[in-house]
Amino acid sequence: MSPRKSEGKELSKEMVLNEARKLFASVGYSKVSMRQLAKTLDCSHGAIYYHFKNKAEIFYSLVKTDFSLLNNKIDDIILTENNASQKIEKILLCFIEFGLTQQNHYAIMFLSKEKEIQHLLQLDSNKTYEKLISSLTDLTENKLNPASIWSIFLSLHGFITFYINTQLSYQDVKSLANFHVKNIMKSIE
Amino acid sequence: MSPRKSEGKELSKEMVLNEARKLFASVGYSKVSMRQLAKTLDCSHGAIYYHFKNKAEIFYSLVKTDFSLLNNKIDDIILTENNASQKIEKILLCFIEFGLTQQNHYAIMFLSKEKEIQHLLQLDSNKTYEKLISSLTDLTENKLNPASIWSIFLSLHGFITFYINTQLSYQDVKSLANFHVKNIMKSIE
DNA sequence: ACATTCATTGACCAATGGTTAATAAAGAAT
DNA sequence: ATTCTTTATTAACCATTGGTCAATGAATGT
Repeated sequence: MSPRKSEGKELSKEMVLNEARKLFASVGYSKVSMRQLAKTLDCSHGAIYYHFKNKAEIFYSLVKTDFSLLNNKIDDIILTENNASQKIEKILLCFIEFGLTQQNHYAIMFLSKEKEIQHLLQLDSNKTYEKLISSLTDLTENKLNPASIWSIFLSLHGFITFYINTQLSYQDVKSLANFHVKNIMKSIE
Repeated sequence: MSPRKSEGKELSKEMVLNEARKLFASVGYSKVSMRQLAKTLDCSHGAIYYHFKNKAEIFYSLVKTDFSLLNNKIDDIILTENNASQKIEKILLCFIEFGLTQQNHYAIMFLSKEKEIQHLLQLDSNKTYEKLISSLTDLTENKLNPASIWSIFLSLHGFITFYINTQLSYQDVKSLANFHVKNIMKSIE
């Protein structure tokens, strides 16, 4: 038995995260076993627990990054678009695109019944919702009350959660998403 | 070893279903182990497999019943309400109420990634969606195209799926549901 | 060179869904 | 009532899972 590996071959957090992202996305978080992940990393599954407290913490690290990306995308749209109505439309579509591109992450972020994960993610998902609130509030010049924005969020959420269960990509349902967003915007008048 | 029980104490499908319904609702389908279920039934967990092929089939039997109940409720609303607009509102609320009252079932019905369950449920969930389509189509006198109805369904779905993950009952969020439905109906004009 | 710290293995644990040979109760036939 | 057949059940088994931890040699520090 020769446990510790030579310096160049040591497991790192980044290595775990990179492989985990691939597996979670292709197989699904709950379906990926720690042993499976360890196999792709060519280490024992116990080694992963040196770097991460548990499976949920691996996931949390990935999702935290993804939330940041989404927030940045929304900021970009606000900075680059001119027309307020267009901005709103693009933000809503951006949210749907995020949900369907990171399907597995979205599912766990907003739908998971794992108490551990929910606890870890509470702050991050609140931030995203707050980003949506503030941008919609600004773009509609305070004409939308919080309940209306919430209703809009839930409608987006419905689109994403439904298509998350299909094998369809964002491109597959893009026109449906466009229509859904247009429908939602009917209530902003 | 004395395997078979006396006639009055034999396990039956109904006994399994009754206990399963309670446990699935209180603990959650995926968190209920077959051994846990067997314990409440005072039998071995292997005995359950004499009556049901697997865990999914127990669930399917329960859900099939619940779908029927929902469909009947929608029929009742159509028969008893007078005003078309009121009917639509009540149907949409009825759908939300169903989703939040049978939270665990709804989650599995529409959100489960278990291929086995999805396969079993495909026909039943299509029936429910078709019930929604036909009733909305009739009540709006063909003014709504299928894509709009789909959009409405997804918005309802979003409300339900979001609150399914909270410990809130339908009564807790009833006013929010009312608002959401009113918001959705803005797009039906 | 020696001591300490670190990263890892592999065996362990408790738990899970599902399977199946053995078994006695239930049911049918005589 | 007795015998034979069918049925419903147990308990042991299997492979798998997430997580734990003593033992171990590489890495690091003195």
